[in-house]
Amino acid sequence: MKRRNTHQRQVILDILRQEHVHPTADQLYEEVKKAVPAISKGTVYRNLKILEEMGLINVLKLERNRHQYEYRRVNHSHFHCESCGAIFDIDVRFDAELDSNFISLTGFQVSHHNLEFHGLCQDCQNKQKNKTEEEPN
Amino acid sequence: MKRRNTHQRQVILDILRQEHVHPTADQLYEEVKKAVPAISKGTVYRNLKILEEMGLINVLKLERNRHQYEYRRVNHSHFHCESCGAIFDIDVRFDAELDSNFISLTGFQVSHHNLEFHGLCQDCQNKQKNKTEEEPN
DNA sequence: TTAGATGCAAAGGGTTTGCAACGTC
DNA sequence: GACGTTGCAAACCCTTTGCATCTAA
Repeated sequence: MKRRNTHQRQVILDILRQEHVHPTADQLYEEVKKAVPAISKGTVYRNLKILEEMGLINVLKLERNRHQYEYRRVNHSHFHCESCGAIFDIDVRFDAELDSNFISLTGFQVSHHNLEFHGLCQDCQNKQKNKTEEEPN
Repeated sequence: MKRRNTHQRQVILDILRQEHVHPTADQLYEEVKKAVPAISKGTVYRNLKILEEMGLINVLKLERNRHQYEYRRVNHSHFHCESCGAIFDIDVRFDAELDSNFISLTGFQVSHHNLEFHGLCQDCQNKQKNKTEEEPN
């Protein structure tokens, strides 16, 4: 199927192309409306699926029951804060040999891998610390 | 909150404790019914959430719009077939230093990481190969 | 001209939840 | 007896889809 270049799809991709942005479909919808007020949610969802098929964006499945989207960049992974849900982009180099190691160990044919780190971001660490100091046992 | 030890929760955990099992909530529900015919889906979902909080199981978010569950084991990652959706458990040793490398590089406080490889499993590779041979251009 | 894309609204489907009854400790 | 848990069914909410209309090429 020959894809056409629509204004709506272009706007969606432009928004995702900003660095360190990982909106949900709904947040994206609200953002796109500023440029294309008449856009419908269905169009957002359809285009997200198309852009994913085209390999231009990634789908992140970090939170329960909803997806987040990002522009596809090479060599980066994510840190996900378990408390506030924030996502940090991490430019990794330390996982460069994972795929080849995996292939030589298992014989599987690998197209790509997904690597996420989970923990507490600095803000949430501070909040926890303050809370503990305020309410000592 | 002090958790009680119910038959339903025990059966759910027992099923998940089998090796290489990654059922969806619905598949699990069907399976649990064999031992507890009157169980409801709500109970399955509630217990899955509780078992996750207790750190006894992991939630896999590989397929669109549904979760899969597994008993938590240390030091293993997954291979996910992009064609048939099968999940293979991989006992990894090659990612042992990921967390410490990540911490020393970024300063984040890491509790754990999630590593998935994606590609084609052997069966699906063969199917593709046969198809190509049957229908040459 | 024509097939892909859009807007709208309804439908789908996995997951959550309110409530009365029940079971564990 | 207290309170966590269950079954049931309805509600939720994110996502998909059918259809008439529009539009990029």
